[in-house]
Amino acid sequence: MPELPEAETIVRGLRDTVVGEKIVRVEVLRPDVLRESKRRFAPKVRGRTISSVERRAKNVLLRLDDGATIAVNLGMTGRMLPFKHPPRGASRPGHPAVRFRFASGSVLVFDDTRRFGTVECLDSTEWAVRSARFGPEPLDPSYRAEDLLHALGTSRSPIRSWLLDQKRIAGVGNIYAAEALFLSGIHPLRPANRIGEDEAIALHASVRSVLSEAIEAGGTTIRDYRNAQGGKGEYARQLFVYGRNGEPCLRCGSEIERVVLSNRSAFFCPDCQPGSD
DNA sequence: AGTGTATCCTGCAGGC
DNA sequence: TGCCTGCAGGATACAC
Repeated sequence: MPELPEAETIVRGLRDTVVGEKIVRVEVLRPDVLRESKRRFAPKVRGRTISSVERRAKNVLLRLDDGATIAVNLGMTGRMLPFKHPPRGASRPGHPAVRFRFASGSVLVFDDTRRFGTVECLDSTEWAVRSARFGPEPLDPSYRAEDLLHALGTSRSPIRSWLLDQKRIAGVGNIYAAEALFLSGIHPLRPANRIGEDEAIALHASVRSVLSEAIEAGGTTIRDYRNAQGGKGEYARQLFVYGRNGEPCLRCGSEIERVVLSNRSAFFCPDCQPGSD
């Protein structure tokens, strides 16, 4: 669900409200979102002040004043919802999993309907190890087309699967993989190592433009995604292929196709993205 | 090395 | 109305 643009939008929305807040109490309503026991998690977090909010891949990071990091993976339906006052009535989150209560009286709720998300508190060493498992950030100015080209050459995996692999490139999920491949005219089944230099340059550009335009639009809301203010993202209106199975291609009019690849839908235009081999 | 499959969960849309 | 199936922005473990 939330991919890089959604995580980035949440991070930007949280900064104003949550930086400088001191955590005085943690309520774990759904212990299964933690990767350790409540007993171990809570003391690491209680009494700490949030010094900054960042993003790595699809993760929201709350950096603490002792150097630790609360890493939130949003899974498919995770939300980060800050409230000035504890919410009541209809504005109350439907599936709160973890509540952080601050000294100011405000609250940050990690809400997750399906509970595929995770919340962890890692010290600086643990975080460094974790972060090293992710591939390069595609929007980092130092990430070049030649880096992508070289990395592609080491894998025979279908390019759609390659793009979803977080250790190869960070933050790309099913929506933006589909859109980037459409924009660069590459079939989702094409083996990564058979993508040529020109195509790699096009893919590099389309991955970056799709992600940055989606950030500008505040992310993509299909159903569940909400930003830190509870609002929807508007990028769904700009999707060319994702979820448009059976509808006409906006560029050539051919029917958008859906194939299942690694158990996940891949959407593409058979004419704009010809030949898998 | 890479793929298919199953798993963790809940909710919604569509068919009957 | 209800019941059933299939599907969903993710990530991981397993057998082949």
